Amino acid sequence: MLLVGGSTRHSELLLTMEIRQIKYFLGVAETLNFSKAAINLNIVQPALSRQIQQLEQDLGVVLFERNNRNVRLTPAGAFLRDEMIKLDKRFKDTLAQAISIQNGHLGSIRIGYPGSALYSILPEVLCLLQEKMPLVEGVLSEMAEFEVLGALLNGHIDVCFSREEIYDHPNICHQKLFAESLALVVPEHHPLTKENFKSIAQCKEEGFVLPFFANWQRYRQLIYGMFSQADFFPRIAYESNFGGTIMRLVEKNLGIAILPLSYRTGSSLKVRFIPLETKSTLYMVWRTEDQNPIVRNFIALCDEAAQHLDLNFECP
Amino acid sequence: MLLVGGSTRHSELLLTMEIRQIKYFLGVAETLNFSKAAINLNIVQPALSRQIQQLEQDLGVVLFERNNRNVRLTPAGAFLRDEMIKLDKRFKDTLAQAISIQNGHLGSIRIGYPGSALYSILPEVLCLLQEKMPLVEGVLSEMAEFEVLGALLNGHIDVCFSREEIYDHPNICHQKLFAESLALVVPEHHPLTKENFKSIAQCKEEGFVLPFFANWQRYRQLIYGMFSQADFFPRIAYESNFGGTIMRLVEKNLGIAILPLSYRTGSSLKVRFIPLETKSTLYMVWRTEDQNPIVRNFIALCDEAAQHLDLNFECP
DNA sequence: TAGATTTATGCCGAAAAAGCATAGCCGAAA
DNA sequence: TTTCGGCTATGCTTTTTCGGCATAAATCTA
Repeated sequence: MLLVGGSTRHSELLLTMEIRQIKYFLGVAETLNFSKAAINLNIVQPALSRQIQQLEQDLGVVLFERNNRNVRLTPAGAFLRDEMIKLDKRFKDTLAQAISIQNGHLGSIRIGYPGSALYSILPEVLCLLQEKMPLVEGVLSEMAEFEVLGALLNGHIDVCFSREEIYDHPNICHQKLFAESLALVVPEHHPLTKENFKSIAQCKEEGFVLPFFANWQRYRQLIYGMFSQADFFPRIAYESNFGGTIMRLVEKNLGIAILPLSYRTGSSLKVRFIPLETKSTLYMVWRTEDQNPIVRNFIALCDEAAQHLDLNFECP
Repeated sequence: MLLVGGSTRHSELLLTMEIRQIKYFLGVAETLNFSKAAINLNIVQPALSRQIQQLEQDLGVVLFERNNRNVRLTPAGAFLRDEMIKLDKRFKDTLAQAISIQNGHLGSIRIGYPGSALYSILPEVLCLLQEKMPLVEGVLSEMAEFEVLGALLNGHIDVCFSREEIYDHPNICHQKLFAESLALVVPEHHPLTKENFKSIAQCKEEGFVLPFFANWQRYRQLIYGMFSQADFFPRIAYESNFGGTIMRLVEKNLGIAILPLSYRTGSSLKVRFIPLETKSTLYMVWRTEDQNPIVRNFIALCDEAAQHLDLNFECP
């Protein structure tokens, strides 16, 4: 093969040989008879003879010892036959995998999520993923809300659960999954109960353990909106961006908190959840231009999981 | 692809795709620019566009996301690119191996030999083989003379050292390697010595430990010819087809023997070798029609080894 | 020795690939 | 906003090559 220019890229080294010729070669190797092989291959014998000659010349390997009567494989020919059969099989497997990838049934998806999703939709959707697309690997990254946008844009994750609509960026899409009640989280022996609770105003005097709201516009508005409706500004005892921390502080009488109700599922701490009217929405966000079929499939799966979600989040 | 007839042979499943198209695919995958890739591939851009379209259709996989401005690999396309590069490399390695096989520098050769060769030419030629064709594996089979022909004809071995010319079979070739002296083998304290030995007739009264001559025409004639020249017929004490056995019996005063002188090299027994005038020729035999280049190379190597062989076979 | 079988070669028509011209689209720069 | 430049796609023509047919050459069989 004539190389043109000084380039050394691998593709230029690919042989001029054609797969059709390999097919013919295997056909002849099987019968060791050009005439019969030609019939099997649905071509005439002279065409087959010439294609084999061409192949031998291209490869620089004599494949058959043949006189006008008998045909036998050379040792190199026998070796190539075995290897070509293996390569053919591998090629077919590769193609099948590529089609699976195209269908979004093979590959991996990197999923970002806030800690709260761990107790609501995340396990549900992972079960669905396992069930419907068992060859898709989910790579999980718990992350703070303020990291989400960057992680999506620089490609560290493909999709993310979020309590923030990200509507001001042209390359990011979002879609509502479900809304769940917020809940007041109080220590086990706190006087407030589901029965005597009427309004958040009853907590005017309490210290609050609140999330760390950096870059968390919508959720902050949601929480503080409740306080302004009740016409007071909470005293902040502690801030933490980790729900488990918040609940532990509540258990230890260091304040009360407001968390999505779903946290109740994952907690064995001595705290009580008192559901509020206000609801927090969980969104799915992803890159608008992302054509990855797994992402599309995954979003559909999230929708499905959200619809079947039990929003009462009772602990067992 | 349309399958014709009821045949299910693998070759019919091979794809219609062509390697040229894969080459083009890798070219585009490298630059992600059809125009530039076309220049690298020495074709015009429209031809390249159409070949990629054709490939995508044949494979059933969309390889690139492209609008009129930008080209990107799909996940399936990226996967196929990686796999095709690996397949290409493996294919090239395979081809290189096939060429080595064709040159007789890669593969294996099954070598039959009589026990005596173990002390003369066999180790020499194996050293040469290791030195000059390190990728050729020698598979060794010690065998009795009467097994040689069958083993060659049914393909259990490719070549054999032999003390018999096999000249009466159309499919078997032979070639002389070297002639070595026979020797009288006597116990350590036997009265005969190199100095006082004149003729085999001096052994008229001895019992002999002789080889088992089944199917061993020429060698038998050689040995018995010596006896008839000395005008006596030996008393046969034992027969054995294993030289080591024969020497051990001699050591234990159970008879004297005639063996090729080369056995002296391998023996630490208390026996003495008294060289005779008569020589035994070692031949190389192989299948006439065997085109295996390794066999050809190996025969040449045996010639070379035979020429450099020290025919005195002194023990160290 | 004649016939049957098998591979190789010369020639021709059909199919496919490459080349050429150009349309159509998008983004960048004026 | 408009124009220009760069990119891919498409229609058409030319060139290459592949397959088919006829047949030669060789070898085995009857």
